[in-house]
Amino acid sequence: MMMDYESVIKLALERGFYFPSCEVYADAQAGFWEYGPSGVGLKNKFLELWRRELVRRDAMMEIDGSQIMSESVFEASGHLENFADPIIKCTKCGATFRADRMIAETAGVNIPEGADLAEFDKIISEKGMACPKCKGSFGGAKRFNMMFGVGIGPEGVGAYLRPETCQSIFVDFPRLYKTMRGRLPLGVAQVGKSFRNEIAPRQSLLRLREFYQAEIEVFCNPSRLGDVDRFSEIQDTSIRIQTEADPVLITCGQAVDSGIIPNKFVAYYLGLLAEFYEKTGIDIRKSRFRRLGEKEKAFYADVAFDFEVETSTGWLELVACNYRSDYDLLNHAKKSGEKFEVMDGEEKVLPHVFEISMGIDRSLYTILEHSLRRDEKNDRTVLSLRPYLSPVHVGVLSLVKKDGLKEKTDEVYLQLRKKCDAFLDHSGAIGRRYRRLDEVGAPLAITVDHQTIKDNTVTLRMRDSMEQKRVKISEIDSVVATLIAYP
RNA sequence: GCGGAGUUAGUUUAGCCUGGUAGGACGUCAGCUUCCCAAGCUGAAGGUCGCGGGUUCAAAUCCCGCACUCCGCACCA
Repeated sequence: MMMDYESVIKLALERGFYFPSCEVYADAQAGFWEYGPSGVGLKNKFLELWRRELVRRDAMMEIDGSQIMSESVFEASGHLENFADPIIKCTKCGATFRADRMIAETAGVNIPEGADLAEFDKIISEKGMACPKCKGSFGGAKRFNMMFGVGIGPEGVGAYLRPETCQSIFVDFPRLYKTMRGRLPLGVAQVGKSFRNEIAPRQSLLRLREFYQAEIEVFCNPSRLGDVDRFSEIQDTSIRIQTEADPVLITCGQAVDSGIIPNKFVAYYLGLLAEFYEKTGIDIRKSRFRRLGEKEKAFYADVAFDFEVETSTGWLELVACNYRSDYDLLNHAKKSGEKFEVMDGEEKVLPHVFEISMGIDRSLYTILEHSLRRDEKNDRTVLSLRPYLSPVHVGVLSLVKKDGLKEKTDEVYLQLRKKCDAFLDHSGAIGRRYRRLDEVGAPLAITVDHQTIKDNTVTLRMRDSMEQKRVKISEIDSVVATLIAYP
């Protein structure tokens, strides 16, 4: 049975996955959440899987950039101008509306959202527009930018918390390419925090003001998008793609042949991404790559596929895959005066960029929801995480404390704890301790009993099947290592 | 930001209408039981009753403001 949002958040709060930030204070703001010990364990293991399946598999570089970036970066990127909504506010009831949408709907006039604010005001007064709720009059149009501004140093020089991690990658590209012996196509990856001043953050990890992204920017020669060495690795990988019609399940190879995906280059990365998510334990049958229409795409995107997964809250966008063309490098080159062109063989090119922008928090939520189940037959709640993602790999338990079992258990624990995430527990009924381990997703439990004293064997209990088998203490290390290994 | 519903221990919830010592269940901890799947028994800890103000001799309870959470609208990874 699949669990709902309420069950997931209850588990998160009770078992240390995540909880609200600053919760002891009344002025705690919405949209900020913290990961507890279990959440950090899951997140770290998830990111290790991401590195294995994408970064290392494709021989990408990984960087770690500043979260605060200077104003010029966002002038060049377009965020100062485009990452802001024109809004109008009713002077009487205080209701706020998107100025461009309101004008399009009531006055039938289309003004681009990036237009000068005076244009909005002009139409509003010409058409005599009033608040649809209370008929009050509108104040002047304003721009609400979703970037958090910060002041640097005593003079408070303007800068911003980055609204997406990738700007570091674009800005760093010339140095990385020169010093790290770059060749196209070159993937540069980054994990880090981004910040967006959402108007209405909601649903814990699903819409945050401060959130984690794992982004990959692949720099490529736009004239060689059909020339992908390792395409054969994923050409038979099946993915679900939705365009205007119903989703279709086809292989990456077929998707390119039929033109659903524009080229092998994009198909290759969608294939890698699908293989990665399959290994997170998310139910891949409930996923789709949805090709975005013109109006849905971000302002910098040429072609965009969102990787979406069905959860109890509806379809949830986990990854945005955007073909950003030369938008970013061209603008940073113009603004900075730096050269961003590189040699690809004999050819001098300004690389294009394909981006795989993953929302980590949303991914972790989805993993939890898809992994959590209620086992009515055995009256237990089980978090069936993939073993390699579990915050606790193995619980080490003494069946009873006396007769030297406690001491023996401590020995086994000491033997294991540097090699994996082991959790020692001596107290309470054995069944209760197994249930507790089930809830944090520990795939294995080792129990020291009376027979252990006689023959140096322990029982190894499997979370999902509840089956037990006896294992020699001398073999525990290798048995556990095999069972919790990354695929 | 708007509209609606909420906020009492780690979780879930009673008490609020009708103001007067905040209570249960689960969980946690300790002990007994020496035991392989939330058993039982004994005991304990754990509460700024979301925050601030007002009314009152007295506020979890009545009034006002704010914050947060959830559901819709709009926006997004």
